[in-house]
Amino acid sequence: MRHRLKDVAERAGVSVKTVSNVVNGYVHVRPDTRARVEEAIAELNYRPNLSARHLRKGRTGVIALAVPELDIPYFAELARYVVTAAADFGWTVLIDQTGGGREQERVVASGITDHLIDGLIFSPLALTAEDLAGLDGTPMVLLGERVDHGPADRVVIDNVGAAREITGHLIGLGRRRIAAIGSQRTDEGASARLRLAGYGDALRAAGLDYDEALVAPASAWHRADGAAAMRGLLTSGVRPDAVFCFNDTLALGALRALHEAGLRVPEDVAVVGFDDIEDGRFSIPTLSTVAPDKAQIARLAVELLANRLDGDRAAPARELSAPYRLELRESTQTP
Amino acid sequence: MRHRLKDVAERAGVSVKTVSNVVNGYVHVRPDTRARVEEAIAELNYRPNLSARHLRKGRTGVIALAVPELDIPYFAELARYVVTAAADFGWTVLIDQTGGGREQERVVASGITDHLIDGLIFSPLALTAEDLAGLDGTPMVLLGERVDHGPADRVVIDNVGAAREITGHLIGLGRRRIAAIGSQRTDEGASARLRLAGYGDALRAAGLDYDEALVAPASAWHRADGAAAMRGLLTSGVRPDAVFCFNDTLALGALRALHEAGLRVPEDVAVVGFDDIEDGRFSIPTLSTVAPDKAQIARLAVELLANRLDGDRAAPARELSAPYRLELRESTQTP
DNA sequence: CCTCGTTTCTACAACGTTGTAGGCAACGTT
DNA sequence: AACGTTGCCTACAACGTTGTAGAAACGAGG
Repeated sequence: MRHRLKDVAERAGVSVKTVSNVVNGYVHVRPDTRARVEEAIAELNYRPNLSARHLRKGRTGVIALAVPELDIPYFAELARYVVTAAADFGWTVLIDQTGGGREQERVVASGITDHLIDGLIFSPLALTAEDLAGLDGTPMVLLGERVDHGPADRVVIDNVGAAREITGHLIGLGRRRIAAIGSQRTDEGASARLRLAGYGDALRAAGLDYDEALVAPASAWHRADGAAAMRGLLTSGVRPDAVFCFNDTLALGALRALHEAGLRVPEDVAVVGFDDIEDGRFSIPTLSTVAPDKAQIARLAVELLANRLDGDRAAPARELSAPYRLELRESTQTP
Repeated sequence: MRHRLKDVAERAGVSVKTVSNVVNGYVHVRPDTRARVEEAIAELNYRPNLSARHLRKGRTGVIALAVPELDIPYFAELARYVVTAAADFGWTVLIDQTGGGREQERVVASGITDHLIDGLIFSPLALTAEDLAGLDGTPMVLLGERVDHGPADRVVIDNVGAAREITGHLIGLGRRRIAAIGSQRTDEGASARLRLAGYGDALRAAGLDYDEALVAPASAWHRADGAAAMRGLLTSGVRPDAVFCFNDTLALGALRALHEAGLRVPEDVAVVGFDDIEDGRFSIPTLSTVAPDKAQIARLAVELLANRLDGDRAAPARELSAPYRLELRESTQTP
């Protein structure tokens, strides 16, 4: 019961191409012809076959967003903004969950979705510049710091500056034993490395020692990892009076661990996160955090992709920076 | 720089169809021919054009999952399970965010994605059975209760039973003034209606009064709505000793409002939610909740879709039920 | 050596769409 | 009256793939 241009054409008594012209808004169609065709389209509930159109035009109107995990709130929120921004360009967004592994990301990047999508917005965790080097295919925009001098357009935020600023805020509150949660040894942790650098900068600027014992690694950045890292810090005897968690889910886990240990936030330990996810506005206590402008990140990424699609595909890669601000809530402020 | 079957065929010195046969795993190909073709494929980094394949075969290997909002944790978690379950069938999942409005949902259902996807898993909020009646198109599986006697396959959970059970748990704790948060007046609130019914059943079964003043509506089911509803209950003077929130985000908002009012959970007020989202395992206190088997919901939905695609499209609609269990945590239990 | 069946491969057409080229009529200009 | 221009429409081919039909090569059985 699905109809084609041909069916509409027969019903309206015109050629297939004329129907195509009406569908595509071609100007030179007589008003009465147009009306007849539109009537036939409505009667048959005709919808163009996107695959056929793509095959002919080379465009699908679909872009993909590839993120490591959808149930990490930051990515879910980002996905929402990307869908919204893409809608302004008439694009549908296919969301792909990579799982974050290098091999899976390679598969996505090298284009399992190839030929179905016009472009890709990609937030890689494990992928390296070499993995991307051999790709001739789909235009791509990268999010985040992972691929340092990759061949593709990028949208980043100033991780070092943001980390320095929020650590500086803790110092300004009079805290002196400031822990960090979320460092990573592997190459995968580009964001971790930059945020750790900013943390170190802020300590140095304030004349504080950088104490290895206060820096807790976290292989993944989930709530459970944050809680485990916090428990580790508490039992190790380093007695922090503040914690900078490298993202909000780590911080929410840390809040939980502090609560279980009977410590008060912020009186005993101040806590800050990074990402400004919805949860942090309702947690107990509410969470101070670095708030990247996610709407702007999404918009910039979509615009970069649009430029790449319409313009020069061989043009040199561009890098745009999105702003952030500090959201100061209860976890650093006594009421 | 993108290659076609023809390029591979020329390089391997065979016909286009033979390459196609190799790509599709056709058996009657001589080993040495196969090897030569595979070598050519590797050298050219050939990837099939999915649009062309779809045009020819009528299948894309892509299904869509349409949910109201991605940054509602329940849907994000569900999306993850659907992606995983679909991978077992070799399907890619396109995730579509409807926004939950009736018109937007109609657009999705009537197939803006038409011709690109083989099937649709749809979690509607506002859509009615009539909206779906006229759809001839893509096979569809519905999630949740909204469309009562729709023409499509469905996966549901026993909302009434689950609500009755968790309310019964509160009664078993000795609570007598049990509030409910999340009721909805509009037709859209099918889940709300069923959960409210289960709540009422449990009260009746225990010989408790159903008190209108203890039932707080919430138009949306976000944290902010839960917090607002809880504040309303507290200022209205009804003094509840327990609250059943119709989902977990409402419950997290309620926890926040109780905290702000200086009430202890669960000592002064016990709180339960519905959905078992990740947040509830780390909130302060951790949240007792109804845990629907999301993995099972996703698997059943994908299987229903697979049956519909491979089997009889005109077969009568089926309805499958997924199990749930109670997750009892701190918000109903003193340590 | 012939016949028959199987294996291996190829030519062709078709999926639904749109770009290109072109035809025909109506119009305005010389 | 002849001409070019414009508006409106159509026929055809092509996008990259695979199903169908069948040709060619090969082996087994008589």
